[in-house]
Amino acid sequence: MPKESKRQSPLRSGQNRATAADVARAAGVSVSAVSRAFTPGKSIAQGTKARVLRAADALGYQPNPLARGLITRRSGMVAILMAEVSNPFYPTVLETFARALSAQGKHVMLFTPGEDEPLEALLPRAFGYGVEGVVITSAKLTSEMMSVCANAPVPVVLFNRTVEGADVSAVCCDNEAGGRSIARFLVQGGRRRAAFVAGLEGASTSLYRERGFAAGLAEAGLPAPLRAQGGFTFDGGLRAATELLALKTPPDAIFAANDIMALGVLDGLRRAGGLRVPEDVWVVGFDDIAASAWPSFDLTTFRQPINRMIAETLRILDLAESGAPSSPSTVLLPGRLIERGSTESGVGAVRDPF
Amino acid sequence: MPKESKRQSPLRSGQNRATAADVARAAGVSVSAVSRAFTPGKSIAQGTKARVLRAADALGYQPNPLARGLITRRSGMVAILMAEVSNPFYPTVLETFARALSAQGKHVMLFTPGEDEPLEALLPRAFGYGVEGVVITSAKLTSEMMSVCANAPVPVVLFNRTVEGADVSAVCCDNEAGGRSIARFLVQGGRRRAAFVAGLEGASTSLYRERGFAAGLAEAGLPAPLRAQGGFTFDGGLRAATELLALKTPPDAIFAANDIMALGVLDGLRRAGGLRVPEDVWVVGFDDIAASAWPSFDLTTFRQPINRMIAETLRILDLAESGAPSSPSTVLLPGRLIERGSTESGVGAVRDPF
DNA sequence: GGGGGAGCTGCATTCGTTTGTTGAAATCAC
DNA sequence: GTGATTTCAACAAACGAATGCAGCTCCCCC
Repeated sequence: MPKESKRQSPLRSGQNRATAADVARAAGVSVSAVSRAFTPGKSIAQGTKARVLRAADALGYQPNPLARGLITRRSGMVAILMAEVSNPFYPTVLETFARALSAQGKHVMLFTPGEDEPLEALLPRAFGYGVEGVVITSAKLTSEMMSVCANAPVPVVLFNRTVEGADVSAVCCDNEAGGRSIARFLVQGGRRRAAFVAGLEGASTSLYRERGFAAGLAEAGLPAPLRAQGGFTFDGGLRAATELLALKTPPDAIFAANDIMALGVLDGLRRAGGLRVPEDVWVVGFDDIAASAWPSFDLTTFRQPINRMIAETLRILDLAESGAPSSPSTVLLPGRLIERGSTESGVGAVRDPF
Repeated sequence: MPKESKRQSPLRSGQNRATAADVARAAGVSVSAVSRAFTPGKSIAQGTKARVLRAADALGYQPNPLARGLITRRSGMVAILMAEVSNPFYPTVLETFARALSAQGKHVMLFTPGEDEPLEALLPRAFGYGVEGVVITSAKLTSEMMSVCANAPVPVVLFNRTVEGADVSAVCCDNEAGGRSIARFLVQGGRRRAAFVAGLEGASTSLYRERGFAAGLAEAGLPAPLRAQGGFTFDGGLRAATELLALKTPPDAIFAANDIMALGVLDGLRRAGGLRVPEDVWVVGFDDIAASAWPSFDLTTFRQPINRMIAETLRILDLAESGAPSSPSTVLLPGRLIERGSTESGVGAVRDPF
């Protein structure tokens, strides 16, 4: 059999990448030795390994992740499901994830669900690619979705989302504590009539932030907050502000369930005139996106510990993939109030309400 | 040979996905028939195809992209290289890309280069994954990088970037025309002393926008613009505004090479007081990001035709992958000036300078 | 000196597809 | 009815790597 010639012909002009067989030939070993040299923890002699690595380096060889993934079922990719790029919080999250994974030699496969595409169809596709984990963030979570997650072949983590009673891990800022902390802060600042601008109905973040907020107000003997819908968007915040201003007694403090809405609220108030921030009305957001620190807005907000949240997410992914299936866990991380100009604790006011 | 039992054992409890062999057995055909049923344009009888598809549907079979990619060298993924998520223009681009590709049944693999990671090492990794194309956007482009691109096994497109003399396709807004158009607009508005806030040195976008801007001013007999560095960031814009204000005769118009810097400029002017926008000084940006339309900023800007740019990029990717290697092409698309409150054409002024 | 490991290595099989080739059945012209 | 042509399905060999198994060498210890 002209095996040799047959191998040569398709290998045109170094266009094709070097394969393990090429390295093996160059190093005078078998392909399995090459494989072992590239798999940590495999039994291989020092010398052989060095020889293989040297040859690989010379040929510019990199193990083919597709071939490797086909047999190990792990292609070195992590799937991230993310919609709502309009909220600047998420691009930041995405970037941080990408960098962190890159540092581990892994890669990000991004899934952005279309308008009303069935989200649960996305996951099986991701599994087909041998992703080693899935991070779901900023997406509508149906119950079918949750059942797909629950018996996924790889770890799945909900980021900044929780679902009651679902059998899925989640990493979240402690939204309820955050809401409560904001309520206390407003109360200590002498605010008596608070409003809450909600995000999308059904979003756990909005729900828990509101719950904590209402609870905090109640503890101080204040009534439940006024309420407006903001749909998690800037325009929604704008409209919410208009609505709240139109009340016969407008609020003296507005807490929006995320920063982008809070910025909209600020702009709405500014545009309408009448009430000044912070003299007449305080505004507080949640997330601490970059724009909140811009002089025009100078928004007081509750900062989510993005880095810790991501670190925690990665920990869960690693943990679950390296050992026992490890029952799903929910991690709540504390955030922190960042005071800026959209609220004004008078001189002597407590800066940290705790 | 106990082939049957051997196949059964690893197939525990439906955990594993159905394979082509399973479908073949169910449909009473060979695996190759299954393969052909799933590959458009392959010779297969109507009836067989229908039978296979029915069986596949019943078993929930999807071809394994890894196995397929291993042999076809196309895994159904497109790589996107993107840094600088801090500029909101790019997340929007990313999302639009992801959706468009998803509609074609393709997927996005995201590469975010770390701080000073060698960018050119990223591409070979992407090739290893059998990506069908590469889109590079918002990244520092070295010449080694360009040579890697030039003899890439798949089409590479620079998005919103150009490199002189490089052998790589590029899709861009016509930055020079944009800059010129802005210059004319300012001139027609009676502005006599313009300033330019540059992005990063070496970025083609900043360069061409400035070139067109200077040319437009020159055509009207005006001197070259004042100049400040903004580094493509909000804070950079803020500082640039401060710098320009400190001049003994400050400009009466400022064009920033992108919106995020322009917003910084607006905030810088506002914070410093003294000059009012647009009465004393006009501000113009480039991109038309969402925040530019916010009431607080109301920024006049040059809108990039994102959708067309992306459509064009996809066209190049498709074209190149389906036929001849098709020599690299550079596509320049026209943008459009969006007038808002940060400039004010007086009554009777021409709204469209062309 | 021989038995028993321990440490490495190569062979062959496997992962789930695609695809060139072969051959059988079906269609057609005459 | 025969031979030539087409259509289509099965076979088997890739694709590039991981891995259980068997065999080899070398070393230690009794």
